[in-house]
Amino acid sequence: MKISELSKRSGLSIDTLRFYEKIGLIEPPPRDDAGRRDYPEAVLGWIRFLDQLNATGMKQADRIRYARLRAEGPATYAERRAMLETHRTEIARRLAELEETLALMDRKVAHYRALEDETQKETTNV
Amino acid sequence: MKISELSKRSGLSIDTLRFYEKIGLIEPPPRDDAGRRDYPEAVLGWIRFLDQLNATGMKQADRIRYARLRAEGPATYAERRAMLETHRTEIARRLAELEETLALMDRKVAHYRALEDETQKETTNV
DNA sequence: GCTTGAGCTGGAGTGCACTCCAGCCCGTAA
DNA sequence: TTACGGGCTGGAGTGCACTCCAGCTCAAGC
Repeated sequence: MKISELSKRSGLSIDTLRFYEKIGLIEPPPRDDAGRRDYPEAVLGWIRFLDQLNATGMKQADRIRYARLRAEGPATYAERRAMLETHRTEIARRLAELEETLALMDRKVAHYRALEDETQKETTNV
Repeated sequence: MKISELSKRSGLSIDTLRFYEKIGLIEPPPRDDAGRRDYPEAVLGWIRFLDQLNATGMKQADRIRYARLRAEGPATYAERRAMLETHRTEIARRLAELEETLALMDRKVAHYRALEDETQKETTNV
């Protein structure tokens, strides 16, 4: 798969794909005769996973560390598991935070509706 | 309340408090005779609310817009409510995303545990 | 065989949200 | 009365995560 196709299918820009390779998030893919990157299909799954870690707040440095451990093979299973467990904890914390704020938004919206009704009434009375 | 006390009680650094004032997130507080900021108690509640918007992913520009609307009074109730409703939708989206990834973390952790057991067995067999 | 377009590299630039700094003033304690 | 700590301002600097650019090569189509 050429870089332009991977870009379309992954949703990452071409520049970001090369950037991710440079910082070690994506393994350098094989090149064709002209020196152009030729990605394996499997990279798509990995990118989707990276996206999920990213979207749920894992820091770049940690994603890079995970990628490096992954490249080192079975010897790093325990360490990778520990990282995901840590991230799981962080996600749970953020879930609670979001739920709390969701409830707050609902209360505030209801409050504003009430205030708008008040304002409406006053306006009507004039 | 002096800025150092507000810093301690709000968890924001003194620099951040002044920065927030500069960009319009916090109203300029009255000054004492020496020209030093003297914050009202009420600012703490506002900062906590800002924190919550921040922690749940609202952009600086939007928080500033909300702060400006708030300063304009009752005429902006509807607009403020619309902003919070939009943010509520965004929070709900992120909740779903986090839940999905939480489940993924659990699956992956279980997977790694299984792999570690395998590795353990092999090592034992040698 | 020349134009076009995709891809390449190294490095500079961007936007966000702070964070730090120099050099100043002022009020209180020794 | 002077030393100190806290506060002030405007502006420069930081870290993160990209994003853009100049100037190059190469392959394929007309």
